[in-house]
Amino acid sequence: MPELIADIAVNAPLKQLFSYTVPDALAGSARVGMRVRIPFGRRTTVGYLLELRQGSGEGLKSLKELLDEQPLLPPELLKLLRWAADYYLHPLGQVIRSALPAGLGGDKSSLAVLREPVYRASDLTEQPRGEKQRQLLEFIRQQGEVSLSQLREGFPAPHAALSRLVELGFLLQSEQERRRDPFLTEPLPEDQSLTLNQEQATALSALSAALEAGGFAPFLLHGVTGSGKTEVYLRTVAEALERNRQSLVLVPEIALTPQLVARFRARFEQQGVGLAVLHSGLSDGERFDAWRAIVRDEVQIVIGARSAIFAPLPRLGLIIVDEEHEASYKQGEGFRYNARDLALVRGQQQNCPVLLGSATPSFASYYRSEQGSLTRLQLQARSHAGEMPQVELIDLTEQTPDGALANRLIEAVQQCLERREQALLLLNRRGFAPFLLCSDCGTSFHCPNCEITLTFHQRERQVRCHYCDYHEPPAESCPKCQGLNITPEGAGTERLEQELAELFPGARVARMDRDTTSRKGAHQKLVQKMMARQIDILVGTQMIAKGHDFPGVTLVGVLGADSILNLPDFRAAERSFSLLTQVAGRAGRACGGGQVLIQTYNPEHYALDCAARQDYADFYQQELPFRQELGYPPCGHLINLVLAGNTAGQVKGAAEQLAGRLTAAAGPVEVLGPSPCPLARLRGKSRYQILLKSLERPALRRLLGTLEEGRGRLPKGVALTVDVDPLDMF
DNA sequence: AGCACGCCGACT
DNA sequence: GTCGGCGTGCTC
Repeated sequence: MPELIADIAVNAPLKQLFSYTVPDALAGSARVGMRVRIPFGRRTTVGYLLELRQGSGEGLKSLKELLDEQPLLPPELLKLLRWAADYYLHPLGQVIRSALPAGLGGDKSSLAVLREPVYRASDLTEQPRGEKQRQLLEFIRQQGEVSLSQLREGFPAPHAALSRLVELGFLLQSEQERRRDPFLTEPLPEDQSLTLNQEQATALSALSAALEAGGFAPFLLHGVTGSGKTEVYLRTVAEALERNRQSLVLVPEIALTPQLVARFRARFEQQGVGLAVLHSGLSDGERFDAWRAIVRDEVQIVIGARSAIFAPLPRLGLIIVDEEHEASYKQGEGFRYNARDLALVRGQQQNCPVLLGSATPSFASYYRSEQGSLTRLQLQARSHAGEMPQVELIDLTEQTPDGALANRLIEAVQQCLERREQALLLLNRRGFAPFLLCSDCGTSFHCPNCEITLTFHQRERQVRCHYCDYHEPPAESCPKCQGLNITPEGAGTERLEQELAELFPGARVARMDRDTTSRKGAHQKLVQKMMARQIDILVGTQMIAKGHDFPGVTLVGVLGADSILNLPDFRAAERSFSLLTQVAGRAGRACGGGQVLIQTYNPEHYALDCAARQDYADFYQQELPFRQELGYPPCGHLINLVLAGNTAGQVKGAAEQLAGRLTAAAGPVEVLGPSPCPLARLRGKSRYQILLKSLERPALRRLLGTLEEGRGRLPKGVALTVDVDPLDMF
């Protein structure tokens, strides 16, 4: 006898779906995309209903409960999640869990839905007696329908008057679900609509045509800093709205892009367009409410970081990925997806344009635009500023500076201060000094869990591991020779800040890095002080290169250029070029060209040379042969397998065995390694990696099929992580 | 991932 | 004689 069967993905690291019978009482309301409670083994857990069908329920358990009244996962989103689970070789249940807002995927029961009273004026036209009642009623009559929380903003303690008005029949009270919205109380910024220049107009018309045509259309918007990409985004979103389609806007990190969020709010919120901003600062409740509002089609525009690619927009008509080159679009652990790549997949699945924007496009995206699979739109002109800055490389091989700053840079800072302008100094290393050294015997201090030196932080009197956050007070004497001459070697932002304070006693120096911005609002505060010219010299890590325009900055200095260039990673040149170009763009936005000085031991390197000339096309041409010859992305494809376990020997053995099996079945895939990971020990685990490289992606997938079969043969205590399209091999 | 079953060392 | 170590096997 056929019954209703539900196929369910379980929130566990298991690839297959599990089938349950649906009890008659639930059969009418069960829908694909709901969360359900199921008995699983000897426990009860949460699963995601993915399929409903008729069949034999023999030997199946039955599901216990539906956790949602409406599906939380619309069909289009499930399609994307299934694709992603397959592509990234990750269990579907866990993929879904990481797509859902925090607190929803887990075993906890669903979050409470907040309800609140709403008031509407009745047909009665006369006036009530009390003055307060009259004011309230007048307000509500003007507004139409008003919720209690809205009333509270204008009227303190409205409760007594309201109940009286309801009692007298002036008001009708009902209930509505309330969305916890963190922006409700924030002031709306002012919109400044700008006229488009020729390039912007051309870009917009291409996008507009794609929206009109209505199919998948991928674009790369390559616009130099200050060329007005955001205005193009805003206009394109407006065009999507006109066609009754929703937009999804991805940004690298909400906290670093308040300006973009503000401009979207200013442009659209006033027109009553529903806007949801998903960011890490939301409470579980706020996140849950935003998700539900999106599912129910109450939101037209979603702005969010990486995970917003999974926002359940049912009428999606446009996806924008701002600063598409940013590494933060790639999730670094667990389900290792890349939101930028998924944006293209989602655009394909939902037949809509996808716009990738950047001043320094990723090599991969630029390559695709050269190949023709992305349509490139170029914005060359700075729309609201004068000229490009003058960039100069300071050759450190000619003269090694005593401190962190070369003389040439010290002079430039001095002149900048005399002109009463602001300077920005980039040093991509936080802390006081990257390591402490015993100058008697040469001992340095390492993290007990990871194989790296501990960074000395002077302000907090700690040495700290920047990978696992292990920390301890710095040793007074050397543990090896008992010597007392322990000296900090090298310079981080903290030391640079101090050195600048000594060099320029009158100057106001501030530092912006993860240590000074970890408290809520601290980042914003530094930005504001910078804007208000209360800071003369701002020192910081790459954080200062992103997101913000400081109009008063006319000098940018770069100190750690070589440390990125020398990373053992085939993308080192790309990263350096990108960061330097961005930070150079921070100089002289207001009036007149600014000045950029880059200290380096590799002045002849093409990444630095091209960055100095702000010449993307030339960088691309010089980088291309390396990628082609070695088959590195985007010319070839990579999958990185990382094995981690407690003892090095055990992990190494397992890695060798696995590599052997893979090599035997390799076909057109190169099996590289196993080799110890660049960080051979991390968080107390020994790590080995096997890099799979191929010009043909299907061959890689096939090879990993073989691996699936033999996965059980890994020795216990050794865990395997699969990283498809790895961004860094650490 | 949980959770239980299962077969070997130090305790009342 | 048991309590419990975590190895391994399964979950519709």
